[in-house]
Amino acid sequence: MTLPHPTTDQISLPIVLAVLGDPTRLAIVRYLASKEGVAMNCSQFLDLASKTNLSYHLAKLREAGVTRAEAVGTSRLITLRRDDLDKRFPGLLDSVILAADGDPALPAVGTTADIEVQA
Amino acid sequence: MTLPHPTTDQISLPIVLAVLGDPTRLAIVRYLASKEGVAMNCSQFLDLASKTNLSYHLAKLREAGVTRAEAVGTSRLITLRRDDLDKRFPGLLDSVILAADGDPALPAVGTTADIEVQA
DNA sequence: TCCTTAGTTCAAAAGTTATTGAACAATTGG
DNA sequence: CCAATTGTTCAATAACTTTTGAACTAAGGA
Repeated sequence: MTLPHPTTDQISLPIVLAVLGDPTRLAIVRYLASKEGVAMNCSQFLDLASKTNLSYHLAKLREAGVTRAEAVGTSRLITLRRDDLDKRFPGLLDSVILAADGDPALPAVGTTADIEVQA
Repeated sequence: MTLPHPTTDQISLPIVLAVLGDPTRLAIVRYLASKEGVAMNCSQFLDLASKTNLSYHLAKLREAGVTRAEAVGTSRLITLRRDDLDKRFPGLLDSVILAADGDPALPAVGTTADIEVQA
């Protein structure tokens, strides 16, 4: 298994926007952004969707260039590709996250009790 | 016919992102942004899609709160809801447009010869 | 009034994306 | 080695979105 990622200049704006337009994936990205530096694994998001469905959404995020996933043992360490996104689309990620935090229709992140942060 | 628009605070981030994630609609928005202040009508976008399909995409943009459409005679005057979007999601529209302008995979706007600007 | 222009609506078809469960692979710990 | 854990793949289905053409409405001009 290769876990393919696009290079920075292969990241496409319409694809990134469409990928972030899904509430489940937006929630994942917000959570990653709120824990930047801390590598997450897939099971951290099991409150958002089933295991298979998460695998699907995380693959979409990875293939769009929004996240990076590296295999470590039987886990995947998932991180936001913030540097690449900022380089390619300056200000976009920040404004999306700011907008999400300010949208009362979206759930707050970082305060969700049922997501356990790894020690 | 009522041409319904969401109020500013009804504008939803995931919906806006999903709506902008379609290349045809992104092209419309970029064009509107490049001609800000100039009201466009639907036929200005006929190079992007068929008349019916345009009607569909323009309705999506309007329903998402990205554009405003007012009926004037038999035309619709279409404008970007920049103030509302900036109020609701600061920096988002600018970074999307900047990103689009910098994405070599997307066509340039404002130079398209087959879109005629009304006198 | 009749014709044209501008755009919408509707129903159907085509295409795409999301969700599911069962089966699978790979690593780790006992 | 065996079992548990972590996540993927596959095929099916469900749900949605996009595109189309034909029929329509509404305004404006001749």
